[in-house]
Amino acid sequence: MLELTVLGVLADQELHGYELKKRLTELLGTMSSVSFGSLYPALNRLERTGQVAVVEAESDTSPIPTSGSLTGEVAAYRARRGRTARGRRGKKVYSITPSGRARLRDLLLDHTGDDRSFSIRVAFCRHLNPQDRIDLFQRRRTEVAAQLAERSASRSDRRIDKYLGLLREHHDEALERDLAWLDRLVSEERQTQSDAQPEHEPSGGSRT
Amino acid sequence: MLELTVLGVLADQELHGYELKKRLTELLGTMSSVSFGSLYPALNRLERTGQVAVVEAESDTSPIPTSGSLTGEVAAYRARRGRTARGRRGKKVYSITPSGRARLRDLLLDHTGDDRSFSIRVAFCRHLNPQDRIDLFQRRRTEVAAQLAERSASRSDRRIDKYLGLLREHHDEALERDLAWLDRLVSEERQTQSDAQPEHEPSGGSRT
DNA sequence: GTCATCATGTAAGCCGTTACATGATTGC
DNA sequence: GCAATCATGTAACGGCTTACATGATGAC
Repeated sequence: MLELTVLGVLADQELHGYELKKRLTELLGTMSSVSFGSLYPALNRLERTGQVAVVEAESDTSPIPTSGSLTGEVAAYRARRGRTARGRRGKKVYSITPSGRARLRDLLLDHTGDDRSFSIRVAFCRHLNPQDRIDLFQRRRTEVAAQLAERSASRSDRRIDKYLGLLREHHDEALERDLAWLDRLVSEERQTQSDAQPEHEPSGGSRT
Repeated sequence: MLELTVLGVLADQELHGYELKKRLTELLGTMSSVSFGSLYPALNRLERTGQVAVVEAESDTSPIPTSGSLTGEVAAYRARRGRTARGRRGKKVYSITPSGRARLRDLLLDHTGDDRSFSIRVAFCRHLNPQDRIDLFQRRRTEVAAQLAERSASRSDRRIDKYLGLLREHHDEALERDLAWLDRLVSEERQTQSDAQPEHEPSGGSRT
């Protein structure tokens, strides 16, 4: 989870730990929350395993333009490596590596965890291609639908307390709205996809 | 959290660990989930600290009638203590003690933790008196309202990604509905209260 | 008698937290 | 120079999980 959020943020911009935490709070607010005590060890772990790399702070904090070119980025973070400043405990600015991006994709697609982790996945799902995104949404949809089914199955087998009843009712409503929301996400995604390539025919045929 | 759910379930009926887990799943489903690996140690901990006591299985599994009388219960679980069956590793049926009920109240009122823990509190809030219940709901209301305020404050300070935007929108709607639900809970609770004692006057006055 | 289920427990590990320690930078 | 804040890290601990070990009970 931590790993996912860190990679998700670093996929957009290079940051050092302290900034990263601020950005994270600003982005996800109550949904996430990380403490330094877990963030810094996580960054070191990610560095050891080659998913992020320490780069030199470029004095200007221009956010890296999110250009699609991966190969360009490889060159970029390699180029900046040559020791410039920050001996003795300066800021450590981290940049995601190609291997980190691959890992991010895996984490976004890996479908374990609760509703919180799904929210975080959605927050960073722009780093997925459209089809993977649809898969993410639809697998969640299946899960939520299953939960709803299970609940209506176990309903009224034992008459329950008033407050528990109200709670379930409220919770069921929330699940149903989640379902509708997921459907909307999927259909919008499909719309976008068919807008991009409106051809129904395979790519052969006439070339007018 | 575990402690709360265990005490909450045992406040209604005496159960042994295995049954307790089943009941918990049936009651809270996806909201809770406990594993034996944490449940049994928790029960032992609660027993050591006097919040639950091991009683003898009464052969019939009649659910303890939730009579209001605490003193009656004290006598009841004391009476059953004399060793009856279950030497060598039989079932250990647990009963909540008065001290456990006090602890349950504290845990229900203690207001740390996330939305999940609030749900669990609601699930067991029948063990609170009406005023404590209103306090529980209202403190949560304040929290949720604060979250909403904070979010609308940080809105549009930086133009955000489409999916993050949709996520926030959905999440905000959920928070607003939580708010409305909490308001409903509070007002219904107040209604119940005023139905019970419809007198606006202090208890002196005429005795018709 | 053996298999499934009921029933209790321990050990190792994961993933996060809080509390603490330390050092660098900036404003006054 | 000194406080506030920025910035990185370690240590101890908490609460839960999974995997494992063990034993009792009942069905066939």
